[in-house]
Formats: sequence, structure tokens, C-alpha cells
Amino acid sequence: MVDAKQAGLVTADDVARLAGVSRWTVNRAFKKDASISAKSRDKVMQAAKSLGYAPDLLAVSLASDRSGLVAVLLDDLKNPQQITMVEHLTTTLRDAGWYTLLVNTKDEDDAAAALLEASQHRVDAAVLIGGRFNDVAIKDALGAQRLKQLIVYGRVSQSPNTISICCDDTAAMTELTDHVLARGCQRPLFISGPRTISAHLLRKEAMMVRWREARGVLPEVLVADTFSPDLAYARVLDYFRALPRDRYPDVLMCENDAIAMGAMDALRFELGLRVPEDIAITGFDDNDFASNHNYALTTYRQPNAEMAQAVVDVLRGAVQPGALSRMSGQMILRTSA
Amino acid sequence: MVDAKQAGLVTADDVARLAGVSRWTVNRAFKKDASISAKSRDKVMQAAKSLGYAPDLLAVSLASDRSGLVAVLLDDLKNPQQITMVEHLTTTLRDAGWYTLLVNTKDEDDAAAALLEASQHRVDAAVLIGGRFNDVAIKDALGAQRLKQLIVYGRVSQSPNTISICCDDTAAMTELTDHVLARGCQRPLFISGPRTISAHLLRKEAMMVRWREARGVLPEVLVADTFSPDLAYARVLDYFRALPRDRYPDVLMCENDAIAMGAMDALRFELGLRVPEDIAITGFDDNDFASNHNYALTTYRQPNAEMAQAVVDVLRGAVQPGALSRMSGQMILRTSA
DNA sequence: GAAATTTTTGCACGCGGGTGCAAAAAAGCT
DNA sequence: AGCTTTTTTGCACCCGCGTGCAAAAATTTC
Repeated sequence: MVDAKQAGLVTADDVARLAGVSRWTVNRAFKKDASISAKSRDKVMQAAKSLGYAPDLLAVSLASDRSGLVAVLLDDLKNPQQITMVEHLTTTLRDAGWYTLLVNTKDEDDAAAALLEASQHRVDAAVLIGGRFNDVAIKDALGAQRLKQLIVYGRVSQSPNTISICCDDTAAMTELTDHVLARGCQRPLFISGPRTISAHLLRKEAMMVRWREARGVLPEVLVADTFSPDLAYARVLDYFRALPRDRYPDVLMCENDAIAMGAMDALRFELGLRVPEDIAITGFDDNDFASNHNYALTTYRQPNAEMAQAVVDVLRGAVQPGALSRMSGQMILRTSA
Repeated sequence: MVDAKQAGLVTADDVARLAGVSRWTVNRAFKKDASISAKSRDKVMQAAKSLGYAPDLLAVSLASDRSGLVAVLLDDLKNPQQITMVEHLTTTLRDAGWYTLLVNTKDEDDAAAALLEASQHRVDAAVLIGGRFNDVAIKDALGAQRLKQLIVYGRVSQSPNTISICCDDTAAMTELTDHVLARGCQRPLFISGPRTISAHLLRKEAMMVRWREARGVLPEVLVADTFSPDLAYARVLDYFRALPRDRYPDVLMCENDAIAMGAMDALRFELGLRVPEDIAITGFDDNDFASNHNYALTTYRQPNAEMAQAVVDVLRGAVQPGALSRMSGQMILRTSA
């Protein structure tokens, strides 16, 4: 094994010289189904190995027009659900031959800039995760126009010609609601996160609709402006303190697990209530702490693997622009409800 | 604004034609301190804007030899500390003009493969986060040899010629130990994670050394084979159940927060012990849940921003191969100890 | 064994832009 | 105005590899 370090880069030409063939034959040897004889492929591979050669993917990208890169933009790496999504995306994409360019965006403008930069890297697609940015505005960004594919992930995009891949939130929340109804709960409180996000609006909507169908009344709603447990804690506390004890809700349905956890902490530590005996609680996402002994949250797990796979399908060209893939996840029953 | 979508890609030639200059002048216009007259730069910029032109970074990378890409390999996206590191890295790198190629590796071989693939993308550096893989083995991987820079992040690399950037674990753990000593604790138990990781060995070592200096005895050690709270929960339970009550430790010093949380849950839920009244607990990393009302962990926050900045310093060529940057973080005092 | 096929190989040209140098243009000087 | 100096611009060649086609080699056929 010759040391290739000081030489900088070993190119196909070097290998060709050593193997006694032309550069093109070398490239063919590395291409899956190229027309090349077994003999020369062996020769080439041996030479390549001894020189430590590997094709330069940058040059490949430039010459072909597939970069093998996918930009994943997200707006909140503190959000466990986004992390789960990134995790599934990176592994699924890599298995399928794509690499992930991860961009942590601060706001909408930043996302637009990131999109442009991603397109300058010729990414094969950009995946938008998270709700802080408005995808209609982003769709008009220069970057978005230069992109081959723009995928809105985890919610339904507002803009046409964009591919959406998400969990079927309506079905999910309906299932959770049915479970709570079956348990006999009578006074629900829905706790929502920031109101800007379409996917989450669907969750609330589904819950409201189902509850009214079943009980004829519309549940109360409490709004938390972020998905932080601490804020939920404070909001819930305020809400309960303003209420006489006999009018306390008997079930809290939360837009996601983070809110549910904050809420549960507030009930237990500040109000001395027991979960689920006094009040049941449901979450959404099944984050890593949901299975924790403290919480044991009944929640809903998004179909993470399927969603990631759907991105690969898009990359393979199997999906029309403007398409919407909405798939079901799984309700996870624990003791909180 | 002309629609550039169907035309595929707008190149510098297109802009040149419209602006009535040569392609090279266009490129100069986009270069920071190129020798170009203000007049023609304006002309170019206007033409570029109207065509929606932006330089192709792929071509730039090929021609120069700076790709603007940094590979970040990690082995455990479930680990909150790794997520925190990724978060700081992506934002710091982007502010400095680099993009992050995120790779989620399964094991050592996979990491070696990922390193090769990263080098094929001509990344300017690869950052190794996490302890599952052995960096000595990896250093011999083909990819590592082709890399311009290999940075071991979050611990001290075992192999020479590799740049290490990490928190000063020894100083950190010594500080935590001093705090616990000052509180008057007498019977410590150190709970370690898997033993393969050098950074963490340092934590244990520092704690042992300091304790012996102060009290003349060597603390007990309990080993958990992963960093999962659940496993810590089980281990702690077994350990305490095998012990008469009067010989229970009075402080648990844990290698990281995840272990500390699992341990705390076990103490409270299974053994009915109070924290910190009956037993104090310390963690490490200050993850997002450490500040939670349930845990309120006394812990140590790594200098995440400084560490990420150190990577940029390396990229800028300000650091010699083989160097070691070890910086101090901050002890976070909460109620658990 | 010669002709007809089929497989394998080599090559010109292109992907989009960087580098260093030489020609052209502008500015400064007597 | 005529000349020197400085700034600006254009160009040949290169980065490492892909594509399509034509030449060469290997294989099949009668």
C-alpha cells in the first residue's frame, strides 16, 4: 500500500498508468454496470487499491448532474422530534447512497439563504423540517427556484408544487381521542403549541372534531407559545390556579410530548395531582423521555422510517411534484392515559 | 427577474454575455478582493441578479481545493451531548463559511467507510464525535489518510497526528468532586459508562484521585455498559438491593447526566430515597433535561461554543496536527447535590 | 479461415469555474 | 502630447471525471 498522502490526490490517471489502461477504463471499473472485461476490471481494481484511489465525488457531481447530496434544513435542534427525523433521514439516505448536508437555520430569512447555498452545492433535494418558517415565503426564495426538489417534511406544505411528506396527524389525533373517550374522560383540555404550524393545527382540529362528535361539546384549549416544557409548566399552573378544584379537567391532550411533560410536572409538583388517577395526559411524538418512569406517556409515534423512505422515493424520481404522502404511525399506550 | 428554472443552471458565461464582459470578469465580481473596477462589478452584479446567478460551489471546489464542507461523524444521535455538539458545530461552522456533512455511523467499520466517503467529497476536515469507535483503528482507514484534517472531538485522541478538541474533563471532575466534598459527603459511588472511552476514563480518574487526596480512601465504582438511563436504573437498583441500608452511599457521581437521571429515578421510585436529602447526585454535560424540575441536576456544562470555534481555527490552518485543545466548561449547581 | 458480430477500449469534448500571465486600458508624470 | 506606471481585462490551461461515438479487439458463425 503506497502512501498517497503527500501526493495530494490520486486520480484515475495515476491508476490508469499503473494498470496499463486508459483513464476511461479505470472509471468504467468503478461503475456498476459498465461494459468492461473482468480481466481489466481486476487489473484496475488492484492498481487502485495499491494507490489508495477512490473516485472524486466532487468531479463526478460536476460532470454528471447528481451530487448525491441532500440538504436537510431544520429550525430547532432542541426539539427531540426533529432530531429523530434527522436521525432517520441521515441513515436512510446514506443507505440509499445520499449524503446529508445539515443546516441549522435561525429564521425564515436564514432558511431562504440556506436554501440558496444548498442549491449552490447542487443538492439533489432540500428537505425542510420544522414549522418556524413559512414555506410559501420560502418557495419564492432564489434558492428554492434553483432546487431540483423541495420537500416539506413533517407537515403539509401550504404551497403548490412542493412535495409534502408527513404523518397523518388527523388520523393519529382521532385515535388518541378515541382512546381517551373510551376511558370515560369528560372534561378535556387541549394544550397547543405555537399557532403558526399547520401540522399541529390539524392535531387540534382532529381532536376537537372527534370530541364534539362523541360528547357534543367543544373542549377547552390552552395555548403555549413554544414547545418548551417550562413554558407549558407555567401555563398549566396559571390555568389551574384560576379554576376551582371541582372544575379541573380530567384529561390533558397535548400537542406534543414536551408540552405534556411540562404539564405533568406542573400537576404533580405544584398542584399535588396524580397522573393518571386525577388527570390523564396524552402527548405526541414518543420522544426518548416519554418512556421514562416519571412520565410513561401515552403518545403517538410518527412513522419515521416510512417518512424517510419516502424522501428516497422522491430522490429516485418516483414522486410527482405537488404530491402529498401522508402515512400513519402508531399509538403508544403507557400509563399516563 | 428572469425565470431561471427551465434553463437548468445559469452559468457565469450567461451573466458575462448579458453584462458584456468576459466570464472571468464575472467571477472576479464575486470574489472578495479581486482586481476589478467598480463599474464592471456593478454591471456584472446587476446582470447576475436579473438572471438569478450564483456561483456553482461544486465547480469552485473542484477548481480550488477547498470544498467548504466538513464531515461530522457521530455514533449516537440519541445522546443529548452529541446533539448539543452537532448543534454548536453546524451553526459555528456555517457562520464561518463551512457546511456540515452529517454522518450517523453504526460502528467502527462504518465510520471508516464514512471517512472514506467524506474524503471522496473532499471535505476540508472530518470531525469525529463519540466514543464507540477506536480512533487508532480509524486513523489507519483509507479515508483518514486522504483527509486533510482529522479532528477528534470531545475527548483526547489516542493516536498522534490527530487534532483533539475537548473539555478538560479532569479539571471539571475535580471541581465537581470538590463541591461534593465541601458538602461533607462521606461515602461516594462513582457510576461509569462503558469503559472504552478515554474522555470518560479521565472523569473517573480525576474523581478517584481527588477523593483519595481529600479523604484517604478510594471510592466505590459501579459500571454501566451504556449511557442509557434505563440501564443505569437497573444497575443502581441491583447495587443498592445488595447492600444493607446503613451502608448506602451518600453521593452518586455519574459519568454523565443520562446515567444520573436513571440513577435518580431508581433511588426515588424503587428505594424511596430522597435526593438530595438522603443521597446527593451529580451528572455531567448539563443536557436539556438536567434543569427539569424532576432532576435539577448539579452537573458540568462543556464549553460547547469554544470547542466549536476551535474547529474553525483548525480549518483556518491555525492549528498544528497533533495539537490538543483542552478547555474548561462550567459547573452548574442545582439542588441534586 | 474469413466474414459478421459483439464486446471492449480510447478519445474529443464538456461540466463551471480558478490561476497566472500577457495584452489592453486607464492613470500619472514630465 | 509622449512616455511610464498601474489597474483592469481576457485568455490558455487545469481541476477530475462523464458521455457518446468510433476504432480496436475478441468472439461467434458458416
